[in-house]
Amino acid sequence: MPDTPWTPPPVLLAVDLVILTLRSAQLHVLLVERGIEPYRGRHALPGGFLSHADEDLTAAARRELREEANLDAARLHLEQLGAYGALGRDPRGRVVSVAYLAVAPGLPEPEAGTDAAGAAWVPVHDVEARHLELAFDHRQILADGIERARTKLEKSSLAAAFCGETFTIAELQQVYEAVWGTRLDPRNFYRKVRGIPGFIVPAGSQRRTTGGRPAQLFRRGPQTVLFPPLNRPPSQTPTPLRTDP
Amino acid sequence: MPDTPWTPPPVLLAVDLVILTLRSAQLHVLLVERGIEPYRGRHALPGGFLSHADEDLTAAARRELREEANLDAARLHLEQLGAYGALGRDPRGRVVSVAYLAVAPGLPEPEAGTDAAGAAWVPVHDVEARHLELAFDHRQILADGIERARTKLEKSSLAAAFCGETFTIAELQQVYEAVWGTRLDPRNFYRKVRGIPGFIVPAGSQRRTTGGRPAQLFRRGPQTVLFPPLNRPPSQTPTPLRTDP
DNA sequence: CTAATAGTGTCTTTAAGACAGTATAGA
DNA sequence: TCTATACTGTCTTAAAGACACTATTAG
Repeated sequence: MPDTPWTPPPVLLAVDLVILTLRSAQLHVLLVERGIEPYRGRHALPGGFLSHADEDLTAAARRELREEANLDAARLHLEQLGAYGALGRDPRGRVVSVAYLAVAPGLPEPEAGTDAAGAAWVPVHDVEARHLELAFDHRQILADGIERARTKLEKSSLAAAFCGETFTIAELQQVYEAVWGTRLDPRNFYRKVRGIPGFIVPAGSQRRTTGGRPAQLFRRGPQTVLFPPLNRPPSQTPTPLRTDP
Repeated sequence: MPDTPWTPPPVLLAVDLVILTLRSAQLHVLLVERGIEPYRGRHALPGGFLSHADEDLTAAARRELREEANLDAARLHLEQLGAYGALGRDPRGRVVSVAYLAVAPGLPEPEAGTDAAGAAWVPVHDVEARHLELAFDHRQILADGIERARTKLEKSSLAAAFCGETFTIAELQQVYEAVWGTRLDPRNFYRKVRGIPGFIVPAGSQRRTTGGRPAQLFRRGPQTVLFPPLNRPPSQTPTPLRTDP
């Protein structure tokens, strides 16, 4: 080794967001249409570079959420998915992106922000069935985000993050059915969910209008770890062994 | 916004490794003693900066493994834990580190590499019980790595990565007991493990010398996803809801 | 023989799934 | 009344755990 002090190479750091929500019982993801090169006109996950070297990663995620999708991140659940740093993933150079998963209750159509030509909720099925190609490696990031949500529904209270302040058990069931892509027995689901201590608590004796008997309303309970867990039915494809991420 | 084209701020990128192994039925982690500031003399996870801007993240992880611990990464299972980028985590400036989990079969004492004053296997209990303080946020990274290993034992064939090419069922049970910190019934464990299709396959009709009846040897099967899963007993603390990582 | 570990059979308990039946609203 | 949804009870089946028992080696 020579005497010249070696300095590590700088790298560009970005954040990307997988923002999931439920719209008419279907799982949707928030996508923006890119207004600039590369991939101009292509759909992509909201995201962008760190604004300055001292910006926190989660702060950057919340800022992009606001700038590109006009969403207030205060109410959203945010969770890191991992770092995506494959060599050819961005034609502009060496860019490493830290991806976050966000889960939002049903929300109105987003407005386009400043950096993006447009923002819209897209059914995840349209991306999975390749009806829609995404920019960069965002298809992979989205797949990882969905898979994370699927497994987290089992043992955490993440499902309640898809719902509003109060919700019925039937609405909660719709979350599980949409994210897992399965059908569940409402009667067994009801008993199971009510038997998990601290998951949901009755919210007054209010009700809600539907076709039949009004349902009780609930809100999130204090417990974030579900026990016993809500196991998803087999024949799905859980966590294989991959090195990245 | 002015006309001056804005360029994103560069950031220093590092990799850190949580390398777990089993030594005399105890879970150990590979630590190095830092030879330079900051945290000189303190124990830390192996890791370091990207060597050049075009180095792959996993390549950097394998390189550090070789340089700092003289370990050949070819046989090791490697899996990304996430990105650690909190603002004050490195006094040298803005450093974002991508952490990896590696799992190795029982290995001889490592030799010190070039960058580190020394490398040694340390029982994870010594770190958890705060008998040993680590540099940077490595205590948190280690905790996340252990938790990842714990949950991955349930539904993936990760446990076999702790074992050599061939192993007995009793050895495999020791992995689960050490990582989970529980005791398991050998007879139920035997039946359970053999009932998971593709997890382990008999390796010839060989044997091994112990105090009693020789055991059959097995090797890894083709299946990486375990079904039915090996659920760890309750009273542990699984996946809570955290935003980072 | 005894000691020690490998592997099997079987019972009990517990959770999951199927599904009939009751309750409470609107029209 | 009928319809639709909310909620309850019960049976069947499958998995988890406890543990007695047999098998095969070393000494």
